[in-house]
Amino acid sequence: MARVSKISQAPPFAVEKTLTRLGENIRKARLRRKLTREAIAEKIGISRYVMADIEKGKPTTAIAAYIGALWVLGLLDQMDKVADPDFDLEGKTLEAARSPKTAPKRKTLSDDF
Amino acid sequence: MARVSKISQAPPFAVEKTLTRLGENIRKARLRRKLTREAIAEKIGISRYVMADIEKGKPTTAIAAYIGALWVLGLLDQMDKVADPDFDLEGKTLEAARSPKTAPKRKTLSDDF
DNA sequence: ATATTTTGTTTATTTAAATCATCATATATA
DNA sequence: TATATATGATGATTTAAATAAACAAAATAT
Repeated sequence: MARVSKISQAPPFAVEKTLTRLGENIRKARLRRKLTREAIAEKIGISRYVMADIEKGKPTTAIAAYIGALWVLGLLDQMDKVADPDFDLEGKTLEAARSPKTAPKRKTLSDDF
Repeated sequence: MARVSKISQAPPFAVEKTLTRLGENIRKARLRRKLTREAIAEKIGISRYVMADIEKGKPTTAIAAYIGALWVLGLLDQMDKVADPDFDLEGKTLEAARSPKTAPKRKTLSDDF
């Protein structure tokens, strides 16, 4: 990517862990299916070298390559829940606090009628 | 990436959908938290332009940028289940067929004792 | 309404991601 | 066993991803 970003160059532990595990998971899924890297790479139009990078969890590799590998392996559906707004409790709470669904309680009873 | 790969240049619909939704989800989570792109970008060491790319679901953007954004938003844990070997039914089935846990049934009863 | 902040768009520059070739080293398969 | 296939590692080349500056347009705040 040119001028490699901090997050790629020195990812925090949690990010690095997520990437390496994702790579390991993809590798395991591939081996279980008895597929070669080249076979998967060819299907999504990348080289076997990038496929190797993916299995290492390389931070700078294009996200489409990762997603494509998952797609070929039939493991894409599990991506749908990532950052799903419906399950973002924190976000929902903050939103609700700003735009309450029910009218805020009045200090005193309305006396204009 | 140089020589942009096919999967990035012309992703299949399922891949494109996954990316755009991921971007939308990240955007929604950011807005709910009342954070600016610049605020998130600065925390993970990318520019606001890349943060904009992420919210568009740009295929060629480094995966670490996406994962980093999820990390800042506190939405990283949902990545852990992606391609989790324990939930890869297809893979488990194939593996089991090759290396059966229980000994395969003998054609005839063992008569050597 | 006015000021401020955030986001969108464009252009130019930098530099590393992706490819390819090659050889070494496993890891199957006959 | 030998043979074929798959993976690992290195270096050179290509080219587009990421940045930055500048200005416009929206959105938000005062």
